[in-house]
Amino acid sequence: MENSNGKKTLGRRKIPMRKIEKKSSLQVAFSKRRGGLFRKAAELSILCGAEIAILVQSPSQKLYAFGSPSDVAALISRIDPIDDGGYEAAMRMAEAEKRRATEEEKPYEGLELHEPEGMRTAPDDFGGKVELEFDYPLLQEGASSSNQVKIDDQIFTTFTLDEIWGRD
Amino acid sequence: MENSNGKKTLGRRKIPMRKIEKKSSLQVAFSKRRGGLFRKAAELSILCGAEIAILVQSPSQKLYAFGSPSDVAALISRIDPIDDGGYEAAMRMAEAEKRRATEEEKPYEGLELHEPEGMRTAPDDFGGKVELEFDYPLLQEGASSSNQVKIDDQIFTTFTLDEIWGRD
DNA sequence: AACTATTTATAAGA
DNA sequence: TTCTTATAAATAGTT
Repeated sequence: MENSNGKKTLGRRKIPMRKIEKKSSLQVAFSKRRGGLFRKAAELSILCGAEIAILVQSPSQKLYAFGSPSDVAALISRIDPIDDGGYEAAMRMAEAEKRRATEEEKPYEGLELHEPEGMRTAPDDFGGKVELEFDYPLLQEGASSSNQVKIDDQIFTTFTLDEIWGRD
Repeated sequence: MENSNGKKTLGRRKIPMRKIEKKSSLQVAFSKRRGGLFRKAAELSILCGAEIAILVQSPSQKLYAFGSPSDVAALISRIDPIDDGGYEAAMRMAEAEKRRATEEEKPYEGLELHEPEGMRTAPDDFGGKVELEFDYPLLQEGASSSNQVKIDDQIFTTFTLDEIWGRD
């Protein structure tokens, strides 16, 4: 049970600030650090009365959202470099959703993403147009803690304060 | 230079998880923790290859944004409870901007927020419609570090990785 | 804005 | 995946 130092573990160790190579380590680091990030956001919101919205896309294309207070809804992130007016990005995300095998619990179905006419822009225009229309906030008042929302076929796993701490 | 313990300071102390009362403490805590949150987000993005967008509104109505990689653009957060189709919230944010006295450096002016026709919804509909159209990403490739973007008269202070660390 | 003692986060390992 | 543990990192109060 002991290593050469007489200690049980080496403890936390400093790691270089570049992409973690080992896949299993990356997965566990992502999970821990996503949780840590959302907890920090919750603390900032509570301690300082700030309003916060966070969107995260994992390397495996899963989407996670956090908002505080609970009535804050963050609605869209453009995930990819947009050089085609956003169309390619939208398609890539739609494709990613198909590849994914996530169990889907009571999606709200209340959010709709529209691509407006004239969405495509000139090729050298580093930008694009995306139009988002929604009928419900991302996190509904009194919604159950861990949740999933579907926005234009993309599933966002959302977190509330109750999910991050307890309702006490 | 020493207190009764022979130590220079009491060091960090645990604080209860509720809104900080003392205004000066709140301000400094907000600033430190916002920086900490963005740093954590940058680490998560780099270490795990995740894509992240964060929007924060301070209690004094200032807006801050972070995105990583730099081509990620998060575009809108609904800050208030929406029970009037979002109109009131949009107005409040516009008002807040007027109250603010922020020096404005090269705003992009490339983002436009539109309220679509039929934006108002039934009074008991907990939700609303907001339509957002943008021509440029929030954070442009190669944009200078600390930056300000104007979105429909709201100034977002944005941060890039370069702002949070050095360029290498 | 800098300091420092302490609290908090987390990398490995089990 | 969940728990442990030693260490790294964040930060509350002070200067």
